Formats: sequence, C-alpha cells, structure tokens
Amino acid sequence: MTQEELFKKLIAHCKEYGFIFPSSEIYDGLGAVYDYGQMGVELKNNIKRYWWDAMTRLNEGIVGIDAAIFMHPKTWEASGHVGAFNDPLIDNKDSKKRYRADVLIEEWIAKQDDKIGKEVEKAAKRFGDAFDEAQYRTTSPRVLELQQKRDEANTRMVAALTASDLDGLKQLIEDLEIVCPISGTRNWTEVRQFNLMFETKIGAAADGANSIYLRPETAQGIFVNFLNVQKTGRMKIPFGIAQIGKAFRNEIVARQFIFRMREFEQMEMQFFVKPGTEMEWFEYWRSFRMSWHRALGFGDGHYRFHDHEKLAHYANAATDVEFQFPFGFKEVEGIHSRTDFDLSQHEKFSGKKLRYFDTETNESYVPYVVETSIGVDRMFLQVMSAAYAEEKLDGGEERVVLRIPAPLCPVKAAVLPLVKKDGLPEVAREIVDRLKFDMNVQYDEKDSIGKRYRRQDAIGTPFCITVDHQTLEDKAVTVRHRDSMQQERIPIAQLAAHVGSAISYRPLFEQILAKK
RNA sequence: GCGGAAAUAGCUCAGUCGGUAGAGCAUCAGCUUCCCAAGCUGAGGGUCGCGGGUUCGAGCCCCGUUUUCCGCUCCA
Repeated sequence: MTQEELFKKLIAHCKEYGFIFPSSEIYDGLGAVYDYGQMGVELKNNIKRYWWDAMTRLNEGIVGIDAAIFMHPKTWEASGHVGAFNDPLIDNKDSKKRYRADVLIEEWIAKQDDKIGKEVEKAAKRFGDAFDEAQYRTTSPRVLELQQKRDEANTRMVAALTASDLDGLKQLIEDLEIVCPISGTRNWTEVRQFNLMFETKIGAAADGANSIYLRPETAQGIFVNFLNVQKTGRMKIPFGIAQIGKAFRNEIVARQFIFRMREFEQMEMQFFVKPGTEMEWFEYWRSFRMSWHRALGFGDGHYRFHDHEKLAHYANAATDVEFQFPFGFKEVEGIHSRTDFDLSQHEKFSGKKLRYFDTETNESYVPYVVETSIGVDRMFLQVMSAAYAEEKLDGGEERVVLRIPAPLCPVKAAVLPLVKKDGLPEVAREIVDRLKFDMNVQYDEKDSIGKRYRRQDAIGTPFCITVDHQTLEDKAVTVRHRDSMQQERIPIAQLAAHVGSAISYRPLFEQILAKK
C-alpha cells in the first residue's frame, strides 16, 4: 500500500467512525472546513488537555487565558497582518503558473545586481591592480545605467505596494519586460489581491468604519493582555501565557484534509524573558516541545527540526517541529524567538507602556518573547496517521486498529457481556455505572464478541472488559488489550484502578521531564 | 485560481441500446449464545451531487454549476 492510499484510507476511516465529517455535508460541504464527530471531539479534547497540563503544570510560571476571537482592528495593524497578509498575485496565462507580483519584481532587481556585479568583475580583470571598485561604480556609464534602472524599479514597486496599487504593479511588470520563468512569455493576467484575514462587521452602524477581523492567530490576544496577567497574577519574568483557541485564514487553496483549513485551532504559549536571555529559552522550549511530541511513542524517527534560514521580520531565531505524515515531513509546530517586536508594536499603536519593572535591578524593559505554536488539527492528524494500522492476524483475517496512546483515546474501555442473557448484561451495566465517573466507557451487547472487539479496535479503545458466566461466581472479568489482543483476569473491584493507571497522562509527563 | 479525473444507499460498487434503481457489507428488530468480524429470519434506507437542455421518456446524451481527488500555485 502506498502512502497515498494509506492517507485516503485514513480519511475514510475518520468519517466512517465519527472522527471527522466535511462541514455542512448535506449542502455539498464547504471547502476546507471540517467538523469533528463524536469520536473526534473526544480525541481532540484529550490532545488539548495533554498540551494544556504539560505546559501550565509541568512548567512553573505559566498561566492560561482565553481571549476573544474579535479584537480591536488596530491589533492587526500593529501585528503587521494588515500589511503583510495581503499578497498581490499574478498568473501567467501560458504556463498557468501563479506568482507573487512583488517577488517577480524583486527577482528582476536581483538580476540587475548580478549584471552590475559581472560588469565590475570584468573591469577588475581589465584594470588589474590599479582597479578602484568604488570609483568604478560611481563613474562607469554602464553600471550607472543599470543601477538607475534597478533603483527606479524598486521605488516604483515600493510605492505601488504601499498604495495597494495593483495596476501599478502590473504596469511595472510590463515595463520591465519580465517573462515567466517557465513559459518565457509575457502573457500575464491582472494583478489581484488576496486578503488572508476574514472580515466582518460589528455593531449596527452602517458607516463602514466598523469592519472587524476574525483573528488569524491567537498570539495577539496574549500580547495585548500581557500586563493584565503580569500584574494581577503577580508574575515575575521569566513567565508564560498559554492559550488554546480558534483562528481563521482565508487560504487561497486549502487542501490535504484537516492539514490546512480555513478555520483551525491553535495551542500557543508566549514566554516573556529578559532581553539577552532569549536564545537560552529558545533552546529550552525547542527541546521541551520535542520531548512532548516524542513522549507519545510514535517513534523518534518520525520527527525532525527544520531550522529557518530566512527569518520573518519579527524573529531572531525560528524552528519547526516536523512530523512524517503519509504525505511527507510537514510542519506541526513552530518555535519562534519573536524578540520585542510584538510588544513594541503594541506600545507604538496603543500609546500604552507594555513594560516590565524588574525590582531586583530597578530596570524597566520591554520583554523578549519566545513562542511555541502548535496546530491542534495538525496534531490530531499526526495522532491519527501514526495510530492507524492494518494488520494480518494469524487466522489470515485483517484487523484495523488505532494504536492511540491510552491517555488520548476517545473511549477508554468497552464493557461487553459475553452473551445477552443469564444476567450478564445487568452485571456489565453495573460495571459501566462504576467506571463512568472516571472515564468515557461504552456498553455494547450487539453481535458476537469478536465483532465487538473489532469495533472497539477501529476507534482505538485500549481495554475491552468482558463479563462471562464465571463473573457471576468470582466477581472478576476478562480484560482484553487492544494492541496485544492478550487477555487477563481482573477482579471487578480493581478495574477502576487498573484501567485508571493506564489512561493517566502521568507516564507521558514523567517522560517529558526525564528526557529534557 | 489553472489543468486533468470523478460524483448512484452509511461504505465499496453494478446498472446492457436512453424505458422509471440493484448487490455485498454496514444499520435496526427478532432468533441463536459463542472470548477475536462476516449463522438464520425480517425491516428501514435513493429527487442517481445540483440546475437547465435534447427526448414520448434521462442514472445514461449535451451545457452549466458545486464538491472531492491528482498535478501546479500559495503558505508567518
């Protein structure tokens, strides 16, 4: 089976067993939007719980918040989203390729620089030791001409971008006679703007000034609350603020199932540190976050770091945690050293001081920030793709099993009377009533016992508790394990403790702290 | 957004020459009572993605559209 086939089977499995449904499916669905079903929501909640507790409880000085999705529009000017989330795009009609218009122009400018470099090189050879590069650059007519063309193009591009002048960008591409690298033609479409933030209206006023965005990331809700939390929580640097919440991006093309959705959920933590100590903390979080992933036991080889060479405008160090999905290594989480960019920007735009007063040194400063940001949905897909397995049994039959780590499983145990008579269902119901206070349990009496085991395998239930005739005498049940399919006899009185220890997050947490 | 392919029951699919919808599995009820699915009986479930056209008649032919998949493109 190829990885592609495996991925398709996984998607089908997600729908068949109630993990994920296409949004508003009866109306043909809505592109790149998905709903979590009865099993999916349990798994997703458990993933969030694993993250939340690992971040806020295993680390001293990390507290959580839950900020609103709507934020003051100025937030997004300060964060740079209003400017940078708008990409001007242009298509070549012959090659059918799409490019960012400003990138095409930048590439053209880089080419002029190359030409200038070559001119200078040639001249250097010609003149030998007597060559004065600085003087040559300011006097050679050929170099001056190239420089002038380059600078002019740059000025026009910046002007057009600042003014959101799409026609100006198109004109510039035509004037510079830029050709498509693939087709070599200049058969371009118009330049179009794609705004990646969703916009809506707030309030009843119709004056047009009340546009508001759905947040494209959760981080800004933390930054604007930085002082609130610091002061009311009496937080001392270094400290962190964690948050789980929805974010929205109007992706031009969103595909690969739940890997890229227009509405998605993030788990973010912003860690505020003293300037100058940020690299130390960047390393700490890089290592902590990787341990968090690896503790799930999917195999260390499925993970790798991707360190960013080219950094975003706000960052001075950045790395991704990538997981090997059926469609290749892809980003699940980002760890960024964001400097004081965000808080400084908010100081500028709000006019409010966002500073920390260090009582030991009597200094006040804008803290630096190290961010960890993980997509819940990507994490969900990671768990599902790592857990999904098709096995050949000794009898030659196939079994589909989700080897989800027990603490994350949607259903922890199924209680099954071996037969639907002789008082076995009643005993099974009693067991359900005892266990349901502590965990999500299912009762099932339909079909043969083997069939019921397979149904539980398909949703990843780690324990099947079977009540048989002997149970009536010895007050013990058969516990069947999902992965090994082995069975053991356990007294009913010990069930809660037995299953309870297996579904605890504790071993995962211990492993995170041990590995670090 | 561009190009290609597809869309029939919850799932996998069949449906002849254009003649009014079918199988297996799944689901539900009953029987059977069994520790690793597919025993017996019965039942429910479809505007054939949607809209239009051709035709006496369309699941089938034509046009449009939506969604999905593949490739490109994009991706803080």
